[in-house]
Amino acid sequence: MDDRFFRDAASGKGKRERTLAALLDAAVDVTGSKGMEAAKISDMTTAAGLANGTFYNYFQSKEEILQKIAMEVAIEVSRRLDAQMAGIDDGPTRIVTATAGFVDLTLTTPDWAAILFDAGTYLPEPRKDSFQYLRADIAIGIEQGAFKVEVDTFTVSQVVALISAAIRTQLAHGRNADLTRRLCINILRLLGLPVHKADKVVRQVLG
Amino acid sequence: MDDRFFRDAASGKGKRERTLAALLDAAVDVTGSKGMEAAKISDMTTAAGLANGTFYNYFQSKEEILQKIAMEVAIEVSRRLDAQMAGIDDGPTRIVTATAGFVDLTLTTPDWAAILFDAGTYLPEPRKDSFQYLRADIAIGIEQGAFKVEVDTFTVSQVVALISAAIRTQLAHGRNADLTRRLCINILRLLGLPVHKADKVVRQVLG
DNA sequence: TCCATAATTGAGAGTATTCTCATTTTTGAG
DNA sequence: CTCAAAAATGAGAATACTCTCAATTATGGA
Repeated sequence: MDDRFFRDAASGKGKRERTLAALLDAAVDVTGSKGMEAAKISDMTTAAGLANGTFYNYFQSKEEILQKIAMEVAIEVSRRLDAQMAGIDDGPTRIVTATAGFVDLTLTTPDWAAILFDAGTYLPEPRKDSFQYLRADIAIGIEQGAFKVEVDTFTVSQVVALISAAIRTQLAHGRNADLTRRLCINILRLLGLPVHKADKVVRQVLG
Repeated sequence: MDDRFFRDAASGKGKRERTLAALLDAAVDVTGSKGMEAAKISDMTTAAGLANGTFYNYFQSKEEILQKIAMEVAIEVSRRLDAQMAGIDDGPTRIVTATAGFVDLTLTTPDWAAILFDAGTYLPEPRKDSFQYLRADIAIGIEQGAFKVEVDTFTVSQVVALISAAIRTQLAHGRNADLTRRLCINILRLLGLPVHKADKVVRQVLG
């Protein structure tokens, strides 16, 4: 899935757009399998079926293309999660829905996972945290009296750390719905929900 | 602190031991500031004040020296934590003591932090997780009826993720005792302690 | 002090990748 | 179909490390 994310969006457009899209898809691909650090420019052009020099018609450096794909992937993920969450009002339910949706999405498109995790290194400061949507959901839960935490960057980073670790485990050892369920329980507990309520919400949302 | 960890241990020994120690200290230094991936062999020899070729009298490759320092650092950290924890019986108290001690240690020797986090990549399978001591403490808490989690690799990895994230934040933005305190509370909540009990334990242990 | 052995040195060959640019190929508007 | 502009090409110069080895220097026991 989404090996052709950018090319699909650019089909029918001019040649320049299509070559750019091919490069971006290739960058996602290479990055997903070798990591952002180890990905070489020549890997990307080879994967895109282009000559090496063509890269430099589109980007100045590896950093530039990585920043571009990190941005685009983060935007697309936000878009899809937003769609899933429309109409859900309960804070804990939103958190579990978002978390399970996010885990599912990254395991469906594992190349995106590596990009999102390393995104902090490549995105400019204002866009650094693709997970800031969490902050709003935590605030909702606080207002409803369900959560007992401070709503700040530290809390968000702690929740993100749990999600990242759970995804890494599943990327390494295969999908495992039980681990996703336990991840959601861990997050709700961390946010201050009593053990039995956390279990209940997760049961309601994930069945 | 501990810029000379290996050299101190080797002082008085023969020349071979001392040069080896200088290389190891240099590797820790370079690795701490540039990361394990980016550290070059030539950086290490330069930092040690040695010629490039000398490296190859002691190690075959970068991986070999990284594995060595990862192992040594992990062992030393375990040694120090064990000393701190002797005589503490209560599960939650052990977790808070170990966590706060570990955070403190890594912030005192920040070069070690990077090594411990990347250790999984360089340590051989049986030694991979320097955090397995946590598993035993979690098991103790379960037996005492305080915790409500499964005692397995996933739970350990979730707790480690919280600790790692908190350390990263403090490495980036400076030491912050309040964040360490909140980290401990988060861990206890995740393990199933009620909010008020988590607060109480942390207050008792960290003052 | 002497000297065999151990340790260190650094120039350079090997390897891998980035980046440039003169040339060739492709495109699509007229 | 034509052709000027746009895009792509890939050889090779530049850069950045790793790794080797013959030559040099240091060590420490007799």
